[in-house]
Amino acid sequence: MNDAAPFWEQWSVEFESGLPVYRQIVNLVSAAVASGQLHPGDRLPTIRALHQSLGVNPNTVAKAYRELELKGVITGERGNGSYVQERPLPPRPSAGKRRQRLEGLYQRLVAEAAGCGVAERDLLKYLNQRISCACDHGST
Amino acid sequence: MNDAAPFWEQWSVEFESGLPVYRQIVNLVSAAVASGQLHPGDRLPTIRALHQSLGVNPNTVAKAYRELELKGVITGERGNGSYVQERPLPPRPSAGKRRQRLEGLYQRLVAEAAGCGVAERDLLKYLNQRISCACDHGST
Amino acid sequence: MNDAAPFWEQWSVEFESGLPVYRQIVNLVSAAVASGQLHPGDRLPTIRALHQSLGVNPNTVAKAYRELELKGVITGERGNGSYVQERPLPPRPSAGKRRQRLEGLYQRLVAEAAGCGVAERDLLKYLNQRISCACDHGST
Amino acid sequence: MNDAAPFWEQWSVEFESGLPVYRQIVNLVSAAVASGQLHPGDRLPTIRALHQSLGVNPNTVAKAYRELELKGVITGERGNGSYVQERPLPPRPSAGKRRQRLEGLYQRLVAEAAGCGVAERDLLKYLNQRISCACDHGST
DNA sequence: GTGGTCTAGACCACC
DNA sequence: GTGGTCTAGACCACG
Repeated sequence: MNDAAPFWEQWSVEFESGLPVYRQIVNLVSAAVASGQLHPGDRLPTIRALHQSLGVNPNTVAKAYRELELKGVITGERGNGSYVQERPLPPRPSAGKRRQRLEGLYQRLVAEAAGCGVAERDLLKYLNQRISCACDHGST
Repeated sequence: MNDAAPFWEQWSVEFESGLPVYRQIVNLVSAAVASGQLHPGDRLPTIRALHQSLGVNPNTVAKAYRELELKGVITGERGNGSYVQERPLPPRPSAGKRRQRLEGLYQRLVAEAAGCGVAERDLLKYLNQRISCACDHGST
Repeated sequence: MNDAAPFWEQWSVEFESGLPVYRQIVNLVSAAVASGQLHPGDRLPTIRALHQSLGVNPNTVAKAYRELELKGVITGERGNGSYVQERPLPPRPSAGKRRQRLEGLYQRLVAEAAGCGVAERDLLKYLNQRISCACDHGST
Repeated sequence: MNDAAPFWEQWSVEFESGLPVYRQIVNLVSAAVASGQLHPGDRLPTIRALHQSLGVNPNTVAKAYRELELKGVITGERGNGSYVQERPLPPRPSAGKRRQRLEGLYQRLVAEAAGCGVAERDLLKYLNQRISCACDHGST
């Protein structure tokens, strides 16, 4: 029952992706918060822990955490770790904005897939199956 | 009725995205080739044209084109424009590789969505509907 | 007796030769790798070091290194230098291709020699002696 | 007995080599003169003829001829073709100079071979065989 | 300090 | 006009 390995040890960053590593970390944390893996008040992995787990320089993790603080997602207590904010995320954007962002994200997704040799067709097939999974398990 | 504006004038790059602009361009072209918007032998927009259309420095576009040339997607003819290669894309990667890349892309997608305030739930809903569309029209 | 000066400080580029400087650098590095002066995992001269040593713009060196990276010869680590790839070179081209390239190279060699006043006769004499040397010492 | 195909129809330029096409042409002509394929007073192929034979724009050939005129290798008679100069080449450089140039050429040759995947070992083997040929036939 | 990206602007080779 | 090379100089991500 004791999952000794905390969920964030599954995290990984891709050095080749072009996305700055620190932004990948920001995204990972944001996603964990948004998806409910991390709740308001939860303690984040230490900078040192993430640094080891991701194989990334501590400074890089620190930069990511600083950025997250600026965005109001987490709050750092000096010498005591970082915690998810109580009101962690800005209110869900309006349906219109969401739609627009999703469009953009999807376009980029298709483009990036193509960039590394994966056709939109394969992408859709994969997503479809992914969605079925999600429905079966309930949202994660 | 004749939309004089060539399709690539719809292209745009996001400066905030963290992805290097030249890589976004590489992805855009790759996607256009993979999706059949550009066929082998077709002429690409000139470097200068894209530079104007995207509002980036010509050198940046040139860098993207050079990268595409080395990847074997396009071929630049001096004084004559750039063209899609006859054998435009390297063979489809193996199913394993594809799977792995798709996993990575999906993780990044979720993370980026979270990063700009869109929950995975909304994402899935959007993708689902997107997929239905694709099925209706036949894959593009 | 310890020659403090690293071997690559012997490198030089010819601005008059017509061959783009960055391609000359690509060739120099490729040759060093192929000849065993540089081994897989070895660190390359930093971009800035080569830029000083060769007297060319750092960007030019960076371009050469990028090209080498795409060719799979080296790998650049951000903030950490550039290194020779573990599997440094693509498999030796087929005998046919090699032959063809050698033909081309030889033709150009003769032509360039003529271009600067050296007859093929002298060239052959020189090469002959050069080859004898190589045989004596064993191939390098 | 009538070799309908003049020797210069064997000539070819490599667009990928990086060497400007017009300089390749200069070198080809220089080599032909130096090797005795073209003698003082001989008529050169027309610009138009070379343009067709090489698949190169006439202007490019013209530029090469202009360059050759400046170097004193040929002389253009307006409307009447171009001819090899009477005293076509500057006196053979001193042994020292020759040696130095040959060194340089050889280094570049090795580097370029490496650049396109051919090891020095293969290069030497090829040259060796090439030299034997030349000895058999007498110099060309 | 190391590699990477981008800009601005110049000049060249080729059509 | 089109692609290609080079420079100078700025800023960023990473260690």
